Amino acid sequence: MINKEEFRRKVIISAGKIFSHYGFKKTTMDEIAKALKMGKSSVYYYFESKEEIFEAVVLYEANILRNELTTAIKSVESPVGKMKNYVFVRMKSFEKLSNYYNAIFDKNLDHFDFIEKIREKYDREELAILRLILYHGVRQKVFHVANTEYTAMAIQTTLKGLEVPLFWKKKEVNIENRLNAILDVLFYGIVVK
Amino acid sequence: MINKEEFRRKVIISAGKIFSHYGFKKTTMDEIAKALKMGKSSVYYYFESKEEIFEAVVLYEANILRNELTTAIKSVESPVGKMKNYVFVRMKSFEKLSNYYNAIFDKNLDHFDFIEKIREKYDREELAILRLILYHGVRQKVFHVANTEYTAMAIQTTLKGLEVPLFWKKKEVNIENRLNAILDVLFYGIVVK
DNA sequence: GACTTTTCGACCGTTTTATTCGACGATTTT
DNA sequence: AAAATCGTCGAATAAAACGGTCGAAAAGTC
Repeated sequence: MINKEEFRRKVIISAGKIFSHYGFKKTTMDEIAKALKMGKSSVYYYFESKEEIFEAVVLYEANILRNELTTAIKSVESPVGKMKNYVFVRMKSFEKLSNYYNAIFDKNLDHFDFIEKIREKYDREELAILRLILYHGVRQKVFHVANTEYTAMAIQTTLKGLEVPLFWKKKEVNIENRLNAILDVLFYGIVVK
Repeated sequence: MINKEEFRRKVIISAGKIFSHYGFKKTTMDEIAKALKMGKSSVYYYFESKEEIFEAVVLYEANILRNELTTAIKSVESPVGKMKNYVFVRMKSFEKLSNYYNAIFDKNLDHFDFIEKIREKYDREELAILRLILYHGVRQKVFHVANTEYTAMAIQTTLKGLEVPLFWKKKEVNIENRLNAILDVLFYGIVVK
């Protein structure tokens, strides 16, 4: 391979698919290698360990999510639309990520504190985005909130609380309908009457 | 548990979900047991082995498929509709089953020849159904085929050939569209002009 | 053809896994 | 109420799978 960095990318993308389906523990190095049509030892030429690959995958996916999120809120003008898009993309992406969680929350918490680091960083970013959306909403007199900071935190807490029941519960009712229902509730408490 | 047979059913349904997601090999007895809120050894009170559970699951799912198939062709009158429904349900169910295959085609072929038995039986049933649909179509002058038997075999061969590329390849294009396209091709060669 | 980069198969120590076993309380039979 | 049976479980075991290593073979470069 001419470019090592490029090949690492290939590994990340390929391994990411497997991780997202089977989780960290159930994904074997052999599978990752086979998916790349390689011997297992060759993969170790590019990555130190399985965990390093996993870390790279999560980082990679996190960046994709960030991009999706920002384009999602840019794609509409109205604050309600922004909020709706944001929540949708955010929660939708958790559908894909739920299997990572599956893997992480097993017993290996000790090894995956780097995930908490990412999480913290993204929590802060999320809060900023939510505040911004709220702020614009208030400016345009579409939202009515006393304190954007606290409200943003409240929404974030709600969103986090939703992650688990939304994807670890039965998937009989489809997610979009449920999210829409939740968003309706949210807006009826926020939009000016 | 009052009824042993009833509990076996519970195991089959519960384990079936796990198998269909992770495949045979990646599914552990511990997981099956945990999903039933039991100790792993208790499961062995109802089943001899992991393979026996797997066998029971496949048998169970095969029967469900059979039912879905027959109701699907009964639900419409026109031969074209029957054929369309049949192909759809059949191929759709392979989406679910693809993970079983994933497991089976690993290396354990020696142990899973019972699947071939089921397969053969279903192949014969399928052929009969296809012939019947074709026969009705010819009767109503909607289809034009020289020999229903050979045509049924041809269609079956096509369907089988489609299984692999349809579900083991990239899932970017959704399956329904691709199936529809294939069906169009099929009908333009069959329907009377 | 020497020297570097990349791939790989064989191997190792550890962990996981399917399965067994015996013990246990609960329930039923005698 | 003693004995047998049922259903559950934790611990034990033996085999397999797994992550990771290493030295040597290929492939690539000059």
